[in-house]
Amino acid sequence: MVKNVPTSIKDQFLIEKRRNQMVKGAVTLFKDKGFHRTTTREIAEASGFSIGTLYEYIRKKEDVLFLVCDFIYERVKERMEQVIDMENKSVDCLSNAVRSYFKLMDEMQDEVLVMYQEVKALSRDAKEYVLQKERDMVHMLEIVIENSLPYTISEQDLKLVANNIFVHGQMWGFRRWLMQKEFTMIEYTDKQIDLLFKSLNLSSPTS
Amino acid sequence: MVKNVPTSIKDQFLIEKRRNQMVKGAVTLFKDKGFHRTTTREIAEASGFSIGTLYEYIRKKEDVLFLVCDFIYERVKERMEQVIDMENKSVDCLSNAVRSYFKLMDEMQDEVLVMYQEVKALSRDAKEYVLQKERDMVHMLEIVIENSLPYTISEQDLKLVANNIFVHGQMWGFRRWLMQKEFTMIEYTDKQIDLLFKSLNLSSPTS
Amino acid sequence: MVKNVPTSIKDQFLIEKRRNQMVKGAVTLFKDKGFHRTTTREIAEASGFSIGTLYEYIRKKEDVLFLVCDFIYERVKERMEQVIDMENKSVDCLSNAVRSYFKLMDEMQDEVLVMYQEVKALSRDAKEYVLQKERDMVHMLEIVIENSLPYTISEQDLKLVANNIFVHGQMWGFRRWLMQKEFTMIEYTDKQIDLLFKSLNLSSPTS
Amino acid sequence: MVKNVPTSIKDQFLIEKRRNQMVKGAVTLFKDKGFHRTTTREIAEASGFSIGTLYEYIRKKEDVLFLVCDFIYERVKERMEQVIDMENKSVDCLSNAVRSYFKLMDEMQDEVLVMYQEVKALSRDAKEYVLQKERDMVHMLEIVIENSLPYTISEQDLKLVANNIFVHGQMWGFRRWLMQKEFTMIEYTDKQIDLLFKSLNLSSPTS
DNA sequence: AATGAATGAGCGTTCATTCAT
DNA sequence: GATGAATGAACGCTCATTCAT
Repeated sequence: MVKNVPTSIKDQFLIEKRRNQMVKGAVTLFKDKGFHRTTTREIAEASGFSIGTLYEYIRKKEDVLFLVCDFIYERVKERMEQVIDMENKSVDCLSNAVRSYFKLMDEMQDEVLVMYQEVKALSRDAKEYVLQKERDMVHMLEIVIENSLPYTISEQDLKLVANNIFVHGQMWGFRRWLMQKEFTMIEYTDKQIDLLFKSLNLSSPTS
Repeated sequence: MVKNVPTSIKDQFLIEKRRNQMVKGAVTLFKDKGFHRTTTREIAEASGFSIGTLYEYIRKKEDVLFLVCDFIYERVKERMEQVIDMENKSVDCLSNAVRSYFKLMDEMQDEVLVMYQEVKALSRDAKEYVLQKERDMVHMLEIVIENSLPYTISEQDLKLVANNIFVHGQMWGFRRWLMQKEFTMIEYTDKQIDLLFKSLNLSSPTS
Repeated sequence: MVKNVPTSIKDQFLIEKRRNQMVKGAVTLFKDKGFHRTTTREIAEASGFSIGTLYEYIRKKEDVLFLVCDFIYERVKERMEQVIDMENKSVDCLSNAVRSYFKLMDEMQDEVLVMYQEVKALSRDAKEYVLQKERDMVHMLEIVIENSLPYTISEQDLKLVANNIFVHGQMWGFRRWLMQKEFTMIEYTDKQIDLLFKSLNLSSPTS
Repeated sequence: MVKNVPTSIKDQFLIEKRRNQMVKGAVTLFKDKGFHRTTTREIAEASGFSIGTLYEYIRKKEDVLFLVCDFIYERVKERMEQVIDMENKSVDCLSNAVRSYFKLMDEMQDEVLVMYQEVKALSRDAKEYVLQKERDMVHMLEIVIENSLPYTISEQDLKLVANNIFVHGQMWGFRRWLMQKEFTMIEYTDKQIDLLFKSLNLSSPTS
């Protein structure tokens, strides 16, 4: 499942350290100029080492993008796992999960935007790997929904609702020029949860 | 309002014709490799003329992207206008509009995907121009919703619902690897309309 | 001796007319941007006709430069001939000639500058043709000097003095950023004539 | 005062070395075909490295021209400084200075020709910088003249004479097709000094 | 393990010239 | 005679990648 980026460096600790520097530098750059407009020299500089060193830790420029995507997803997933209490089985749990997920999307909107706009530049393999992570995340939402509902929902409906919630979270960041002019984060969240609960025949939560 | 791409050609009819060739050729290319990975020579070749001729009809590579975005939105908008019957004021009207819009998104998913993944490469001005078209489209949905509802809806709710529908339409194309494996177009549409109507306290339409 | 630029047009009068338009347009352009930075399209536009028509009257872009150089020299030579009274044989004649020549260089400094900076771009033949005209002009100065002097001067000295006068005339235009800040045209002329006369053992003219 | 051409290379010694190669290669090329007709690839090849390496040491093609101009002037100035003995205050000093300057112009005629025909292609800033160096050189001549004269000369006359000497030196190279057919370097120098001394009311030197 | 100079394929763009109308 | 759309060789320049140190 894990897709490793080859390197000629032996020291695992160093690899970790250097790649963190790399991702940190690269995200900012990608955010501003996109993957294609960012040069490897810029990445090296932003990472605090030379172009030669950069290539000791990756094989191709694309590897940086992969590392960045992987990093972001890992961060997002990690946060979602913390946030979603799988044990609690009530409708409050659903609204909490949505609320937490939206908050996360708000905090990481730049990173998420970068990732979505650039995944297409990844190779088939890498793309598949990243997409799988996305599937995992949607699946987490599915579980929360299923657990929270007082009735049985069809597999299809479950998937659809989970995906809807998922894109509503992204929408906040992707369409920020529209949404964030009309709503505060709180308003947006409350209203989306309200619509969601009505569509699921649930009584609105006491937020 | 209109943003024209400068050209050194005088024959207006020819400009129209050549630019259509250009857009047609470019969309396919952008679909496959993205804007940045597509070379101007490839665009020229796909358009059926030489690189020199290409540059008689545009100033910069970016102009091609703008032309493509403009073309797509124009097509989408045109179709949406045909499809949405502004006179009819019933809930059927809403479900029809959503149905037609989803169908359109299904038919033009490649084009729409291209547009969304590449607008960011446009200059500030061009981007603003294209984004305005998107706003127009969302606004069309707002009008339909407002007209169809038997009750008064708040401005904010209206905007939110319209945007939700809008992204659900895109979702069908953008997340096709997920959605189109689970649903047929009909299923997807029916289920989304069902959720929508419930969230709006409307009784499900007789589709 | 005459170097004709081939054309496919039969009407001699038209050729004359069009080429005058051409030279007039081109000189301004060359003055501003130099020969290489000026495009044939710009020349055509500045001449008041299309690029197609331009090429009916010349074969290559270089022909325009030749025409321009030819035109300028012709104008300069013409003026010099008017100005130099070959009959009068006194030292006044020399100072008058120098004065007139300097005045001419002042009036045509842009044109002369253009010509000198661009002749090198001409083909060997054309360059030789244009250079011959320059020799003719220096020769005119030689004759005036010889006629004006009350004593016999060696061939070499004659050539040297004539060339000195010639470059002093150019200097006014070529080094204008230096000379024209220090001298008025009158001052410059008076002082140069003064130096010239002293170097020729002539008593200063009563200007 | 110093105008540096940016580079991405860190090793100062290497920069010096490579730029010398560059200037050497470029001068020959510019001599033959002029700046505009010379391609960057030709410059790279003549310099002994690849086009990529060329651009590690400059930013734009124009930088090469600037480097060439700068190099030539530096060389000329250096030589003039060696040659002009500022202490000695006699008329011999003047004739020696002129003699040395002419000799220098003879040796560097190609370089000087290149520079003068191409400075106009420099950007405003670079042109100003190069022109200042020329002013410096004329100023050196002014000082020699002033020191050599047994009488006081007006500021204007001083400037005029210095500029005359300056262009007479250039004339030997610029008008070589005329001058070098009529005179040997010695003859040309002797005769010009003779005319100069007469115009300054000095008795001819015993050269 | 780190450096950075070197490479050259390949890009976007220009423009002199042609030729069908 | 006049037009201007079409062409493509050639330009200046970039940048991912390599490799000797």
